[in-house]
Amino acid sequence: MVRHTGCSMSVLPSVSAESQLSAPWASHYPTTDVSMVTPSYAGRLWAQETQPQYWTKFQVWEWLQQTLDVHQIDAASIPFQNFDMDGRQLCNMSFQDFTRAAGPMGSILYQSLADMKWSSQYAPEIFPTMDIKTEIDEFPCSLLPFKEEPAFFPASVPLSSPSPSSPDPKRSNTRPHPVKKHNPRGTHLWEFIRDILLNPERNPGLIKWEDRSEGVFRFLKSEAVAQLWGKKKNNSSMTYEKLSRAMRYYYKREILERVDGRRLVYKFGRNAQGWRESEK
DNA sequence: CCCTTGTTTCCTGTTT
DNA sequence: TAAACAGGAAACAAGG
Repeated sequence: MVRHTGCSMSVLPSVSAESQLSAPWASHYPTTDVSMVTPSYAGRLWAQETQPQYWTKFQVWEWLQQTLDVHQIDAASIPFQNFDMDGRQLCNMSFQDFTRAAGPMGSILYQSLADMKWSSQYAPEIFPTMDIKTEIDEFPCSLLPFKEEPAFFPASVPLSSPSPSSPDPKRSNTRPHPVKKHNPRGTHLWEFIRDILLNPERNPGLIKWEDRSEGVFRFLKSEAVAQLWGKKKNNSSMTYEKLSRAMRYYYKREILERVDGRRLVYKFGRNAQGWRESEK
């Protein structure tokens, strides 16, 4: 199987991603001072805000909203009361429990939660040291990486709800094609990228929106993203070089649109879904 | 076992 | 010069 290119070993091309693994996210947090001094403290705090098992009922509710939004599922098609629980209870649910609680949407929710568990487990591993390196990259026009994106975890506002007032008393089973396609091994690359963009709280300056409404975004730490992607695919030799090849294949499928002249910049295409703020 | 999809690897050449 | 970008080819992994 493995190719034995007699050439130069298959040792990692000494990816210098380490230099990208800083944590600029500390820079845009309003609560500066003390909390930033002790990495362990901050790390623990961060972990509690992101690890599903520590979520409060409210956070579980927000996760539900977010997941439905991303997958464009009618919020009315799922009985929220079945998820009136905290993160610990949520994490104890089996795949079958999800199916019982949310019907056909159960598998999507189950997968989503699995992703949350996964990222909350590995992200801190990849960004362990919180060296306060306030580097906002060179970006003339725009300012901070994340302005007032809808805060997911710390939240206080029920972010982009499909329709806050959505009356619709009757359950609308009018779901276009919810659990259709077979999604091998969880998420696809473009979905992985999209989800990083959609969760600013877990996006330590890896990728940034250039034009939110147009779906244009830019990699700030290309190698770090590649490492994270590799982690998800259990491939420690992933590099931006290879990840970008996969990204280029998306042009033909119109999942991405070409943005030439601007390095590390991509744009979601007509076949990419779930990235718009109010695309519902 | 075969076929398809979605990458993953590798490589050569061009551009920034 | 060091990264990115471009694609063609071929290998792979997982599902059907």
